[in-house]
Amino acid sequence: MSSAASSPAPRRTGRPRSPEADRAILDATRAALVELGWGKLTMGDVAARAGVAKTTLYRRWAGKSELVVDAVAALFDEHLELPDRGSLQADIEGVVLQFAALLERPETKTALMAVVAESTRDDALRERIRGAIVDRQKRLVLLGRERAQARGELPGEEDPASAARNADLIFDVVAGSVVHRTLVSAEPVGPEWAREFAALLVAGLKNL
Amino acid sequence: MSSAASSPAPRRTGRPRSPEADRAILDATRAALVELGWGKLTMGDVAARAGVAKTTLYRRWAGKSELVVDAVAALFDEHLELPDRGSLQADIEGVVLQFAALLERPETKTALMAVVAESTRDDALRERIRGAIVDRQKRLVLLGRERAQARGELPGEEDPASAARNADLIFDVVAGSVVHRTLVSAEPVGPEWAREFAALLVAGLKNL
Amino acid sequence: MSSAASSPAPRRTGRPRSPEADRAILDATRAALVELGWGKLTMGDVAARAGVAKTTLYRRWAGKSELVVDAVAALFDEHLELPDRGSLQADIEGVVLQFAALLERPETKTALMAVVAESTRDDALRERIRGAIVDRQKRLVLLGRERAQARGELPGEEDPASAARNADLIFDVVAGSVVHRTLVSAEPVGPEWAREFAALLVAGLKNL
Amino acid sequence: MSSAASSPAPRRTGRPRSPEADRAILDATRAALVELGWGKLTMGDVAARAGVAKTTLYRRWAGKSELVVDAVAALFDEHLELPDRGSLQADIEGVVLQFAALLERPETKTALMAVVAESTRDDALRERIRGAIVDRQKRLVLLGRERAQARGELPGEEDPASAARNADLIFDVVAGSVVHRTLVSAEPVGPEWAREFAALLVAGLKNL
DNA sequence: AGCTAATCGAGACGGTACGTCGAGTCTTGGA
DNA sequence: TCCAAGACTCGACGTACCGTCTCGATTAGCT
Repeated sequence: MSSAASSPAPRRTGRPRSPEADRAILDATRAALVELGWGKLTMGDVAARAGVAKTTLYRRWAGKSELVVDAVAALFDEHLELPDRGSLQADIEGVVLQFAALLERPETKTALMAVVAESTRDDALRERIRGAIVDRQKRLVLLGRERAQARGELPGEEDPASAARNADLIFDVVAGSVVHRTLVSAEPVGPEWAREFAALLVAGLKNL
Repeated sequence: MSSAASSPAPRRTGRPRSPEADRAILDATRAALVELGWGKLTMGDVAARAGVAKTTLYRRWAGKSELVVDAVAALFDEHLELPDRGSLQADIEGVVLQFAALLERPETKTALMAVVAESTRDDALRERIRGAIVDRQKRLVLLGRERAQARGELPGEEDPASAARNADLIFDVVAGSVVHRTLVSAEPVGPEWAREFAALLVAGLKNL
Repeated sequence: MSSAASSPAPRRTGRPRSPEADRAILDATRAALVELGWGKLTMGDVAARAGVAKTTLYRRWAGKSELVVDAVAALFDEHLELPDRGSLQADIEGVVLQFAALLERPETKTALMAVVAESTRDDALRERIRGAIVDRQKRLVLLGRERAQARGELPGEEDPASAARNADLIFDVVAGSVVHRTLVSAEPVGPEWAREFAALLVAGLKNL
Repeated sequence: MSSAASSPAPRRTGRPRSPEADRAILDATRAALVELGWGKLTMGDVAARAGVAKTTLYRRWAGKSELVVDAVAALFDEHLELPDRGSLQADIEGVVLQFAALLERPETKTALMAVVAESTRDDALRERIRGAIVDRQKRLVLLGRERAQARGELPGEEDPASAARNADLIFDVVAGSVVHRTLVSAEPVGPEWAREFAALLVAGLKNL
């Protein structure tokens, strides 16, 4: 989430960067996303909201996309978790609804697809998205599978490589389906849809 | 796909619009997408490539997004079909690979997510995407299901409403998973992934 | 005074440049010079005052210096003339006072030295200054000498080359002395100073 | 010429200012003027050249103009003198050529007019220029007149007030004419021009 | 065959945001 | 207290696109 990763040789001279500015900028970015959306969000506006000069933004982030990835990544960390609901089906339904709720938020709605679109032409941005959002949320799949295996709903994996491939597949199916439903089909993800989707997925997983 | 929608009162006087211009513009748009991607594509550049004045673009399309949707929609129509491969699993694998190949093209890669992102704040654009791309490709799901039912792989649907809901669900799952794998996870969709995904989906559909 | 010299092949296509914009910009430049002075005058501010986009300025002038030269040159044309006062001494006194009054105006005071300073590193700018201001005002020297010769105050010139050199010398002496008195010594040029200066110069010219 | 003016209460506590820094900064300023000219000279660049922090500059000078005035004033002191050449005409020619040579140096060429331009809106700067440059060089006029009077070329002055006025006038004429010839007309001041100018001035002074 | 009216290329127009640069100030740690 | 380093706020820069407009010059189809 922090903009600059921990440098091995932390600089010792000069005025240190203000951590308050970091916070103010990310907060301002989220606020601007809510009010204006990705398209009308400008670096100048974010700087003004944060009470910070534009140069201070550019000292930390290379551009709008990088900034927004960091600002949005925090929301994913905060709002996605996997509470134990007693069954694989229920766990999936739960996380699907959480994810859908997150995607309905004005901060994430446009921004997520926009940065993904950008990332198709920008390797550094793609890595940033992967590190800040995608890989961090794969934990949900791993945890859910563990629980299902502990409950005896799913068999234990023998081959670790195929287990990893399988987790990636499930992640793409869950995240992709919810995103497509929400943003492309532009239909709401309600409890009913979540139930039907989870039923389909669980049936697939158990009978693979 | 037609640029100018059917006008209720087709004008009868004055110089008619050049159909060559239409073609040149859409071709130029695709070429610009390949070279520059969505982000760096500009209306002025497209006009220059097409050997056309900017006015001519704006007389036909309201903006960049609308133009790109039309330019890209044509590719979907051309490159997606459902050849009968003998089994539901094989049919799904086939269409998944076709769709993945389409998404790997530089024209579509950036553009698709970008216009979807735009559409979250622009209802008219969302409808255009739905009409020009999404709804047109749902035929693939309907056709695939029919075939599977004809083969006896899937039971016939009794309730037409739930049948429609089910088709939408499958469409979101297939399209969403492939898009997510390709653009977000940024991993290739090869025959292996297609097989595993199709296996999961077929297992789910048969045991629902 | 016009920004672009008369092109031999005047373009015939595209929207023609607005002559109103030209006028509005030059007026706004002079107004901004009065209020803000050279140092605080900005292109953006001039554009705003003129009710014009910044690009419209840059389409006509390469930068602040070029713009100000044109804006100021008009003042020289308007406010410098050589009324016949009956004697060489009186004519010189008159033009010195006119020139001093011009240099006391807030539009010219800072701007003139500033663009001259710039021009020492910018050949194009130097030529612009020469063409728009310096060479145009040399007419005053030529006219004054003619009158003095007609009156019999000065002998006729035999060698045209030395006559030209002499006119240049006189121009540098008159203009340079007034500028130095006004801007470097920062003392006022009143009737008294004008009389003493003119007396010195006339004595020199008559006894050369 | 001293950078920090004589402070009434010289501080006695804390680390004393480095005199090496003073020299390094002024040298760096002149070097930057040569390479970049006034317009592109920046405080940060001067600091970097001098191997000094920007803070150190601002502790000694209020800004770019003040710094440059001090850096340039030293050159005037070094390069202007009045060697006795035996006649008023020859003395004037000599000082004119010295002054012209000084104005041709890249350090002074741009800088002098630029700070004069600034000074028209900044009284403190005008006083600094007067004290550091203008008034110091008036000695040349006074000395030259004394010598001419001693030689019997010019009559002694009776009224001290009019003598002072007369010296100021001569100073403005000499300095102004050379500056105008060099920077505005942008023509070289060679021996020929110097001779013609001096002849004009001497004729004027003797026949006033 | 001439009228009429919408089209065409060209390019200037008012805007808005961009990302950079320089000015001058402030905040570190260290001498 | 000074110093080097470098982050800070502020404001202007000159550029790039947007989508609109104004030109003169083509084209049709309708009289």
